[in-house]
Amino acid sequence: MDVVNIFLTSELGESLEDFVHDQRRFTFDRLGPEGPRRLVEGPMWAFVDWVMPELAGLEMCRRLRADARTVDAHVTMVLEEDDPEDRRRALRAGADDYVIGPLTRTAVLDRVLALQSRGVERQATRWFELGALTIDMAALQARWNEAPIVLRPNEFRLLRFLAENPNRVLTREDLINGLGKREPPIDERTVDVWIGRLRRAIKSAGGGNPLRTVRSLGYVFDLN
Amino acid sequence: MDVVNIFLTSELGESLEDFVHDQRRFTFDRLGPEGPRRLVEGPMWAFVDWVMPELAGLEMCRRLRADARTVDAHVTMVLEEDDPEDRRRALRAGADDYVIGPLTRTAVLDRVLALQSRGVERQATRWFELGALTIDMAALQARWNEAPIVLRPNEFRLLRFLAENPNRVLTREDLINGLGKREPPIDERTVDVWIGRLRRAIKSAGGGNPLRTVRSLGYVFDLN
DNA sequence: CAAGGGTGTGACGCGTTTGTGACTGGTTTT
DNA sequence: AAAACCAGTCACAAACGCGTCACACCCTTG
Repeated sequence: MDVVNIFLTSELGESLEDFVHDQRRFTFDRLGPEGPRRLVEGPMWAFVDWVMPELAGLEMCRRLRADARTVDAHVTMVLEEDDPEDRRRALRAGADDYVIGPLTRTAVLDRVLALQSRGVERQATRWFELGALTIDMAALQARWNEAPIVLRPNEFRLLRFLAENPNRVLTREDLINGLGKREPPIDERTVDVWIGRLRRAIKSAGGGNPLRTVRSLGYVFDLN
Repeated sequence: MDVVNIFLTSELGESLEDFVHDQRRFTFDRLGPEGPRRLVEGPMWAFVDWVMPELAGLEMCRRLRADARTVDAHVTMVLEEDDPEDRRRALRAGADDYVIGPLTRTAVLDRVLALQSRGVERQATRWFELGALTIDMAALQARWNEAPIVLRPNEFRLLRFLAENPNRVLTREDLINGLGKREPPIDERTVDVWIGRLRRAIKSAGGGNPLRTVRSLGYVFDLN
């Protein structure tokens, strides 16, 4: 039997116990800032409340995208009202689509069933863009104005981490930790080489240099 | 165990005793116009109400930013309703972000946990302004009325220290210590050169001269 | 096992930053 | 008025930090 896992960032008005419907087993669970409380198998849907404009909801979106456990989840943003600007921002933050709230049990199921039967749920867009740069989490590919940037795995991780913290000086230590490097301990100077390789890759895709060196401190991804 | 200190300018509807959650110890305390009532170790979060008795929330924000004890705090502004203009003013006054009230226990914790688990939160966008001068601690950049001031590392440290102690004469010794210069001992006259270079940098960004010399004593950052 | 791409590291060279001494011009003191 | 004091500025050498390269060591593929 197919399993469909649905995660929500907030309680709904209606009770949402797990149940079976139409040959599928549906499970519901809360989704907190730390991510899902349990590991699941099978497709995963996340409904994220807009709750605090520009902040919590969008941030949650980005984190779901960055988290390896949930990178494959289908993320639906729950908007309170139909604001075009908000829709755009939701998609930019990595949401696959959106619904206009309030969220009800039938709204959730309709959404999931519709997408499942159409088979759309796999090629949903997972990307966000900063200026001319586009980062596609699903394809693990980056683009500069449509021109693909050829990146090695480590360079992609580096670019993603820098882009997730724009306009903010990241020390070499931050970057090493941000890429999850622990064993063996990495020499900080190695980061310089990473940056150099990343810059070269962006350049050879015709891009500019969004990576600014802050002498004696670290590096910044410059937005604007 | 990690400690997270949360300060609020007003009572909440719910009780907020100190407690332990998820390997972290949370402490709550009131935040008055004089600032925090106790010194704390570890990261500090401040939730400032838009309206508070005797003192506007914005003014409170500025004070937190100007006070050396709390300059590292993460300040969240609590708005009553979602007014874009108010949001802008909150951020300009030095708030790191904002939420739309009313504030509840879960709202506070979600916010703190979300930022904490983001990895680099140590310096969540943190900046403050004094007159025409803006100092961005996260991007390590200073501006004079939106015009960026090109500063070398030492000059930025100097400006930051001066701006953190406005309207107060700092001796050359204070400045040397404030910049953490120990080895080798620095000649006091060197400070003159620092000041000269900093003034020139501000000037070439179209700025005025907020640095006043106090003969035979030291220098002051003049704030009106 | 061989080949090849990805990655970490030491070393080299260059540009920038920075502390200092010296000189100058202004102000206070005697 | 002379002397003493003080701050602004310049030029310079030493130290520092960063970009880059070549190389060695993976780890994967055929």
